[in-house]
Amino acid sequence: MVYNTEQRTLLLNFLKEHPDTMFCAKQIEAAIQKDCISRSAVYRNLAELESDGKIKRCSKAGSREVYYQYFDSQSCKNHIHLFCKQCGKIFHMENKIADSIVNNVEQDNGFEINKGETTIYGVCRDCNTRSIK
Amino acid sequence: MVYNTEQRTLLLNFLKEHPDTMFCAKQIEAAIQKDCISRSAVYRNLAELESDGKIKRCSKAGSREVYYQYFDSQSCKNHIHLFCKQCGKIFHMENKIADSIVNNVEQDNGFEINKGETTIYGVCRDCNTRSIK
DNA sequence: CTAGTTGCAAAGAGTTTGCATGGCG
DNA sequence: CGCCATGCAAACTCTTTGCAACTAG
Repeated sequence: MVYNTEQRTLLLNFLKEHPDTMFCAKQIEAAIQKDCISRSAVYRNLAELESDGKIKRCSKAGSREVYYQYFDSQSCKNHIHLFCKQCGKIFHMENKIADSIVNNVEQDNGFEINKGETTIYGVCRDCNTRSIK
Repeated sequence: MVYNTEQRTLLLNFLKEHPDTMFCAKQIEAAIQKDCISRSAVYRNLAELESDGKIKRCSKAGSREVYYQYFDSQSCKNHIHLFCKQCGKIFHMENKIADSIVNNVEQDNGFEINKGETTIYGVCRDCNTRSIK
């Protein structure tokens, strides 16, 4: 049995509303307003939602924190994500391209990629043009 | 001026000898033998080597630790790495395949991938067959 | 009512830092 | 000999856990 507490709802809704960004526990706590949720409730709910497969847990290079992202397993399982190291946004790779990458890698190395859980790191178009200005 | 202390040499050599695996600070400390290096020297040297571009710093999903890997920028810059989530080994993707991935993603999304720093996560052939047994 | 959740505070785990000592060049 | 690096211990940051109070169903 799982109760729908105010805190859990707030947390999940916040992540759902920003499906293309990763947040660490601190950012989530701040976004929900500090007086509405305690840090331990943040962590406990994140752990619970993760084991339910509703959110994904990742790490960002060079950071000590763990990041979380809403993960719609239905719509995410068929593509690869592109993660922008500068702005933290997540982009979705076109399906045809993702398929060809998966096929190539599996044939070449026997390496099995789970598309829904694969992320390629780089710099997005916006951050690129911004830095050129 | 940088001194070549015994500790720094041991650390770098250890990573050089295992170019295809990631290690956390604890593993490195243990591998070098605890009485030859202190934990703080491990961290300080890792930070120094990283800023020199001699090693790479990464994170492993679901782990609080930070991982380090020897990074030969000369030989690594032209390919994408495949990281096995189960055994922690790193595989090198064939250049032709890496090129086509980079080209596809850049044309589709304007997303810029730095090949030397890109890692795709999955499960390698060995771990796959092992789990089937 | 009662089992699941919360908030708080304390404990853990990994990493960083200050300082006196030691060693490379 | 002078500066850099080391070892130790303490400080920090992020996360987890124990416990009593609270609340959804």
